[in-house]
Amino acid sequence: MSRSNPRVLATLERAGGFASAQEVYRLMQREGESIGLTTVYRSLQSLLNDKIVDVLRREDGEAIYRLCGGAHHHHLVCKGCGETVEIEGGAIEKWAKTMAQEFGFRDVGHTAEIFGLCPKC
Amino acid sequence: MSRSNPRVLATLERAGGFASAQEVYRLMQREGESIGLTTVYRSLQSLLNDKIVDVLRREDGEAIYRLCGGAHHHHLVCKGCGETVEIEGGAIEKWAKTMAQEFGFRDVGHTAEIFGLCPKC
DNA sequence: AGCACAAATGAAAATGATTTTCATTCCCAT
DNA sequence: ATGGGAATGAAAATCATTTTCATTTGTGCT
Ligand SMILES: [Zn+2]
Ligand SMILES: [Zn+2]
Ligand SMILES: [Zn+2]
Ligand SMILES: [Zn+2]
Repeated sequence: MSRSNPRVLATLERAGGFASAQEVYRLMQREGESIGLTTVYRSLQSLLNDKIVDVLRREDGEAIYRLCGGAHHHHLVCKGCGETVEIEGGAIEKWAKTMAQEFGFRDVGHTAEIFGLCPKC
Repeated sequence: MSRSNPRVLATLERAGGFASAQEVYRLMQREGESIGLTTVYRSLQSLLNDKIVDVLRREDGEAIYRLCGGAHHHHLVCKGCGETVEIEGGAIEKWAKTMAQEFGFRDVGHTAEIFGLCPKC
């Protein structure tokens, strides 16, 4: 595997910590940085490995990467401007554990995201 | 828009109520049913419109369609065999509402899924 | 400086899901 | 039967992502 190109991370930050590989690439192009699309993909993959970013999917299936604290957490995302708040999910953790137990599931993980419009939008 | 081809829904049922468009297509082929891939996509899209199926994404981004009751609910999915249980999410509903309120978000929706290994796997 | 070798880069091709186009086939009401 | 709209599907187009592979870059060593 390869190490992440630092300019990719910098660009993701500049983008508001929330963008797809294609978007990061286009943003870098627009700002005159010379980089290949392949490198952007590789860098994001590497950041993902190192748990420096999080990935989730747009409705159309495109992967979006997001700067993220390492610990387990959930998100509140604005559908309008993309602003993201990391939130604590104690209730979810308990719910997931309870449900898994009830149906005899082992080795469980979960996803939970909230979407809406932020105060500004 | 077009109406769903009933054989597509029948096949999705036969597949355990859980499959991607490509999988439904391949399954129908294997069983000697004559149908075009385009029709499979269109039918699933239509079933989705009518809220007869649910869609979510595999890790690689492929859309999987699932027979689903119409009311709002969540899922417990087996990573091994794909078996899915519809579960009630009262705790989630409350959590989402609380969090949205706390950060002033309006017009909120949410997703929540639990993944694990079922007793048989 | 000059060399060797590994890691990083990126252009181009390959892949794979999904959508679009468009000509043909079906089906139904007149 | 017939005219027109709906349904169908083959083939092409799109689009994100991955793979290939040749080139460039960086680093340590002499
Ligand atoms: Zn907003
Ligand atoms: Zn959690
Ligand atoms: Zn199972
Ligand atoms: Zn819910």
